[in-house]
Amino acid sequence: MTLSNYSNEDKVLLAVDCIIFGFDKEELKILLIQRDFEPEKGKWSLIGGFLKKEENLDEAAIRVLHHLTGLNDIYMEQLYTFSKVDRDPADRALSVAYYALIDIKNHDSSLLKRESSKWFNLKDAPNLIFDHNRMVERSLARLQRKALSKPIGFELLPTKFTMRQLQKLYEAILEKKLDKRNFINKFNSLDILIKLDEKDMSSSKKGAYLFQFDEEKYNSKVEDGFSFKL
Amino acid sequence: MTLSNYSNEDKVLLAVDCIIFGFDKEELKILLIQRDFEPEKGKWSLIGGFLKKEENLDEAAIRVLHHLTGLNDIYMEQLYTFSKVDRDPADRALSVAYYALIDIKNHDSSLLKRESSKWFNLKDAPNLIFDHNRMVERSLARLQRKALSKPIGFELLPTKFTMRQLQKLYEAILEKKLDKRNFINKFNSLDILIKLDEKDMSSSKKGAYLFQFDEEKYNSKVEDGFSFKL
DNA sequence: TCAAAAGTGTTTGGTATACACCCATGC
DNA sequence: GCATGGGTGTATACCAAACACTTTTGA
Repeated sequence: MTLSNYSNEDKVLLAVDCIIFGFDKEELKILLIQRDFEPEKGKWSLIGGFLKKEENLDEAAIRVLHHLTGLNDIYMEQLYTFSKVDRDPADRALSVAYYALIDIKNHDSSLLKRESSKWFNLKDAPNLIFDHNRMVERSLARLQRKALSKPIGFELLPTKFTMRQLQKLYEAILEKKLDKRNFINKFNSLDILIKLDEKDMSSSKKGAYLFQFDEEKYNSKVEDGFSFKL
Repeated sequence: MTLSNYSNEDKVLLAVDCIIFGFDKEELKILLIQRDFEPEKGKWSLIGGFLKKEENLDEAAIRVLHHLTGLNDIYMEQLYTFSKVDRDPADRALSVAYYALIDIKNHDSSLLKRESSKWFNLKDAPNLIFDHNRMVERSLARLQRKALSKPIGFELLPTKFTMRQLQKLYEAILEKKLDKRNFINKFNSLDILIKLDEKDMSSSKKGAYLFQFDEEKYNSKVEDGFSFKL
C-alpha cells in the first residue's frame, strides 16, 4: 500500500504548557517559574516544553511536569490548544495547555529542587509571558466547572482532611462562601467519604475529625449510575 | 534582544478535523466524506486539512470547512487535540478536532458540490478512519453538555421553527424523550423566543406557530446575569 | 365525523437554601 | 470561665417531573 507523505504540508513547533494548581489552607495557588532563557528571560511563566516526535501530548505533559518539578502520578487534563500566529515571538509555536492538580503538602519537597519556581496565590499572581494569562483564566474556568461534577477536588488535598479544609477548598475554587451545614449535608448525602477515628488537632482545641475520599466506593457507585454533583 | 529559535526541537504536522453536525426532522446527522487519497482511500472520514504556517487553528478550521463544503459563518468550537503517535499511519500528525453545527436546510445546496460527501444519521454512521470515531464520540458528549447550558441548539435549526421541531432537536441531542408541556414551559420561562404570527402548515392540518430565537434579548439578559439552563 | 398533531396548567415531590445553638478543649 | 473552632437539624421556597384533555382542520 502506498502512503502519501504529506510532504508539502507545513510543520510546526508544538509546546505543552502546564497550569499547576495547589491549595494551601485558604488559598488556591499556582506554580510558576522564572524563565531562564530568551525570549522573555526573567519573566514569570507556566512551565512548559516542546512535544517530541516519539511521544503523545499526555506523555509530553507528564515529562515536562516531572522534569521541572520531580512530581509523578499527578492528575492532569488537556485544556485547550492555543494557536495565535505570533503568540511566541521567537518562532511559530502552538501550545497545548494542560492543567494539573497537586497536593502541595505531599509534594513540596520535590519542588524545592527548583529554586526559580514559586507558588503564588492565584489572586496575586504576576503577569505572565505570551498568552499564559489566558491559559490560567481558562483553566480556572474549567476547574470551577469540573469541580462541581467530578470529585477532583481531593487531588488538591492530603489523603486525610477535615470537613472544614474541604469546604475551604471548594470556597477557594468556586470563589464564593459556602454554608457550613449545607456543605456537610451535601457531602454526607453523596456518601463517598470515610470518617476516620483520628482527629486533626492543629487548628482547634477540640480537634476535627479527619475524612478520606472513598474512591472505590465512588467508582462502584458511578457504575451504578451515580454521578457526583455538588 | 536575542531570540532563541528553538532550532533543536521537533516539528510536527498538525491536522484540523471537523465534526459537522446537522439535524433533519428527527435525527442528528453528521457529514462525512469518502477519502480520495491514501492512506485509507475510499474509507469514510471527517473532513480535515493541515494547519498552515500563517494561520491559527480557528482560521484553519474555517478554511477547511469552507473549502470542502462552501459553508460560511458556521458555529464552531475547538474540541480536543488528538496526539497518539501512530494515529496516522502515513506520518506523525496530530489532529485538532473542531465541531460545527449547521442548519442542513439552509446549506444543503452548497454541499451538493461535493458528491463524495454524505449525511449520515449519527446512529448508523459508518466506521471512520484513524481515531475519527473517538472524535465523534467526544464531540457528541461535548454537544450534549453544552446544549444544556448554552443556546447553541438554534444553530442546527432554520431561523424559524416550531416548538415541536425544537423539542425533537433536543431529544435527538440528548438521546432521550422529553415531556412536551414541561419543555414548552421551560422555554417560555427562559423568555428568549419570539412567537411569530406565521404558522408552519407542513406537518399538521391545524398548523403550528413558528418561533425565532431572540439573540439580542438573550445577550442582554446574559449581561444582567442570566444564564441559559435547560 | 374522525384522525392527527397542536396547544395548554396544575399538582406533587424533592432538592437547595437559609438559619442558630450547643460542644469540647486549652489556656 | 471563656474564647475558639467543631459539630449538628429543621423549616421554607423554589424548581423539576408527572400527568390528560380540548382544539383545529383537512380529508
